[in-house]
Amino acid sequence: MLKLSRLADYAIVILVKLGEQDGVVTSPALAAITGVPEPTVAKVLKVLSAHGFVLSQRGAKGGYRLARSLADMSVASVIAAVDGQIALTACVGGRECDTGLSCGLCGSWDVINTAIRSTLEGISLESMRPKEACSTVLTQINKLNATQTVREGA
Amino acid sequence: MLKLSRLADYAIVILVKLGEQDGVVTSPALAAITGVPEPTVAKVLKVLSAHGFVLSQRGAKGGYRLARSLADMSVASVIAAVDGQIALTACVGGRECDTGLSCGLCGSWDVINTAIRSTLEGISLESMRPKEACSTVLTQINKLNATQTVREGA
DNA sequence: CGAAACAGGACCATTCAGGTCTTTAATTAG
DNA sequence: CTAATTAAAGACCTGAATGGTCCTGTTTCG
Repeated sequence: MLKLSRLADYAIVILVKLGEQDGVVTSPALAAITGVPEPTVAKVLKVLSAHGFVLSQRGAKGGYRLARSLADMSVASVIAAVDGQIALTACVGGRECDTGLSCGLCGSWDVINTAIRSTLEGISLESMRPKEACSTVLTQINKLNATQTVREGA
Repeated sequence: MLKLSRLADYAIVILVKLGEQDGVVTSPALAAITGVPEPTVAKVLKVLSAHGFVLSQRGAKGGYRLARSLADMSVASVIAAVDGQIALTACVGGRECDTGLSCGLCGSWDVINTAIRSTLEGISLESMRPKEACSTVLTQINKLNATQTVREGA
């Protein structure tokens, strides 16, 4: 479904939340703030730390803090860090597809990949912050939940 | 990795290849042309038929042909047909995220989803065709890479 | 009537993402 | 110096879903 991995989703949320805190924050604290299970938060933070998005401080009184401003982090870079390079298909950058094969679509896929990538690069984490629009959205949500039957599924 | 499902990939290739043939083409024939295993080709074609991308003719001498021009099919529509609506995250269109939860990013994701979607809607299957289009495409890529400011980050 | 080919499922299997746990190392507090 | 706290690193399990196969109709042509 061309969907984002949940880890990447978490990473964005965690970074944004982390940016709203003062000083260093422990992963249990972030877990509490975000609602994401603690071990998972820790895992994501380790990846983010390895890629230079956050700075870590070990030991007692340790924790994490942003390595730079949210405005300087693009959605694309976070996704790339967590999930690997954004590549819709196998045959990217002249690399041949899985099998033989006769797809012959050349670099056509590259156009798509580039387009998606630049789209996501143009969106900073700063622009993902809630803002005042939130209230409006929450109202909509409540309205939706009230009116429509939740076709949950399972 | 924000990757396209293989079925959607196949669908695009199949449609493009089908557009290059004359008359109706059987699924075994398309399998031979594309290199994709026949049962899978058949499955994809059934989905495409159900969504009106191809017209089918049953019985002996039957087969498939395009329902309309490749120029009238967007990459987005094909992906949506095969994989379902394009939605990077769970919380889209006011629907709340998985758990509780305090992500609070509200409709921020909608911006991204819309951006991706419109990007893919702007690319027709016609522009995915190989040949002379290839050079043009490469030019586009270079232009994109040159013009846009890469606020990479990592 | 029989062969060819689509229609529409059911169904299995493999992959991999998501998540948990354990151990180790670093840092600070007492 | 010792103990407590917390990140680092990685092994490992599980479950969902994608990818792929197959089977049983149904239609159409020869």
